[in-house]
Amino acid sequence: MIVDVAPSSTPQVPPSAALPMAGPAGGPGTERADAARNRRRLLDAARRLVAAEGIDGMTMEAVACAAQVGKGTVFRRFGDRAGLIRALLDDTETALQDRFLTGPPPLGPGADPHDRLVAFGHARLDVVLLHGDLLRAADADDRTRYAHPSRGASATHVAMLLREIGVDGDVPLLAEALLGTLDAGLVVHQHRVLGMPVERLRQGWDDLVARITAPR
Amino acid sequence: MIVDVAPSSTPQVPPSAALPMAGPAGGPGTERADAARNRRRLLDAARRLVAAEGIDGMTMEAVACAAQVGKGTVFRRFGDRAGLIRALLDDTETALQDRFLTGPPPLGPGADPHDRLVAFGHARLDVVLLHGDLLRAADADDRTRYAHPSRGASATHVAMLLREIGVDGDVPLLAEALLGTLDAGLVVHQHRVLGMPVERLRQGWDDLVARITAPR
DNA sequence: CAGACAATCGGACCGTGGTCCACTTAGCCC
DNA sequence: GGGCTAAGTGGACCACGGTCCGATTGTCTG
Repeated sequence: MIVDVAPSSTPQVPPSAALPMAGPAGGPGTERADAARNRRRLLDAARRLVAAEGIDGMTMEAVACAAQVGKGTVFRRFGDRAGLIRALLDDTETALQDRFLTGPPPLGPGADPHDRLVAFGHARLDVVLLHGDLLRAADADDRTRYAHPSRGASATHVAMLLREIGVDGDVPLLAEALLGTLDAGLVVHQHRVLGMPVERLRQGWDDLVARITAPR
Repeated sequence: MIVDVAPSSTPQVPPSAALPMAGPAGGPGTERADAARNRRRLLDAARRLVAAEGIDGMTMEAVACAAQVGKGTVFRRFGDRAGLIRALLDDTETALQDRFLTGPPPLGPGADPHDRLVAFGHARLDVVLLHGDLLRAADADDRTRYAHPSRGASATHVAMLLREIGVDGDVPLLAEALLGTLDAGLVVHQHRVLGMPVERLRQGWDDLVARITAPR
């Protein structure tokens, strides 16, 4: 979400708006003042609603209403419900991405790639267990779930680490396999429903990484 | 879906109906004639609609209408949209299950467990590529997706094979990891969007099985 | 400051999934 | 056949996600 594209909290500009043409608006990428204000209002309102009544209480209409804004504006800004939720998660995702791209070892560059991969899994597990409901709701749409840049970025990252480790074989597929075990819905289910403690999930990740990266 | 419970095309009987009490109905598990007729009608109508306009055209209202039945009846029978779709897939799932539980090797019992596991993946891939849209729509609901008996049965099966192979470690988690790569949404995305040929997905499965079951 | 234009807004509107409950009917017992 | 009971029915009703388009407003140019 951060690597491949502009921050998702950027408005869903219609394609033509990439270049605001010779129009009155400022340079490309600027956002009209009222638009920016409304976006902030909407995010605040959404966050408040989620905090107060959980993700299910975050109705698009309720958000619009709480932000004193029309419903159409919400959709214009964030595309759809999933988009709004992703925007809510953007800070978190960004932070995690940053930790990996530029942060200190063992997550950031410089550490042994195997350690980085292990750390990636643990960090991701933490995020999932913290924001499980949000994440789950964010990729409820099966059509965009796997196509979303956020997932692409993670997949790319994991694939890179696998290559650094020297894994041979179909690295992209192996990356997907690893990522699959960190799926929000799955992890939440394992943790909440099946009652698996975090430690077990962590060890499961470590084990899987070990098996997949083992020389043959 | 077949191992753990009665065929899902069985009506969603309210809990109390498990024992029809001393009431007028026949023995436990029977279904009133009109109910049975309506269920058949609904399934037929649903199948027709899917064939004609794809899964998106299969509106609950359209199904009810085509079956000459009230909307409430549809929901009473199948619980929700996902339930109806699962019922539609029940034949397929049952067939696959049967092939594994009682069919001929390499899928059925008798073959080397490693070969059975490989065969399982290939068979599952075939099903997913054939009924991708249906399967995807069937587990659109993240809440029941992982909790559903169907998935449980698969997980149990894979776990059993892993144990037979002699894999040590957290077998249930490893089974989930394997299963994750066969997720309908993921596979469809890899195949249709990313353009990965089936053969590559098959080899990916084989490779993953090999890595996970390799002695250490 | 006025004019012009596009980005932005807002809320009426729509389709869909899902619920509810008063009414009907099948099936058993006498 | 008549009566009884619970399963079954159907369609009005609701909430929510998402779309649309006429009205509005911000911003730049002259």
